[in-house]
Amino acid sequence: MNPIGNLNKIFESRIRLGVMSILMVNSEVNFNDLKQMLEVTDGNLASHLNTLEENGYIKVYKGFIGRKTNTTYAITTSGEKAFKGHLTALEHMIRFTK
Amino acid sequence: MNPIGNLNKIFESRIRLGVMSILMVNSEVNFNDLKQMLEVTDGNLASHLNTLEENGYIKVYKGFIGRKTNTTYAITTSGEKAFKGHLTALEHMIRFTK
DNA sequence: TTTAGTAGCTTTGTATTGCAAAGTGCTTTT
DNA sequence: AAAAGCACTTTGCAATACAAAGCTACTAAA
Repeated sequence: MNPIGNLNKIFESRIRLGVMSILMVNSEVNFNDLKQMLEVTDGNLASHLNTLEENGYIKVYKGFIGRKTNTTYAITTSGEKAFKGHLTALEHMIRFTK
Repeated sequence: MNPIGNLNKIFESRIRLGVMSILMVNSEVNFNDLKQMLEVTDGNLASHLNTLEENGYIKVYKGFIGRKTNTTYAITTSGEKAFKGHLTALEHMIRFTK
């Protein structure tokens, strides 16, 4: 296998990378917090969250705080696996390329 | 600064990432070897090498082996710095995002 | 009760990028 | 002489990325 073959195409985007790393250490984060942490427009964030969800890497919880809508996002076990896999692929690429 | 702010946009591409990591450990690599290592089409590789060069991250040596052209690529000190910077930004993003 | 604001989107439109494929000029191999 | 390889450039298309605007369903302020 070539050195870049195990890199995950989904994680070529910094915003998706950022979402994943935030969700690796925070079990649940809502839309607005993600938006502020990453400093992106809401439309842009929504579309990236969408592709992460389509790939089964995050799951979405639509809930309420009182009577106000509150959408939170969490990483799935498959997402965790994929992200870790990507990171080790990165490491291998950097360390063992010869 | 937000967690993705220090990631280098140039290194969002796996091919460019691959080139850089190859050139981090191999002082000079020619076009064809890069092409085979990364398993990409020559046109595609050429364009990625071009953006890396335009950004001053690699330098190009056009030489000959006998009378046959031989182009080799090497990382620049600025490229090394940028790449290392990207890697530490990645690490920080992953470890300290909170 | 109008007005304004917030959350979390979707839609629209544009600009950028990624890529394969084909073409180029040279050289080497057969 | 024909075929193939090297290191590209050009062409053209398809897939992103992104901002901005619109939209829904609320809540809060005046």
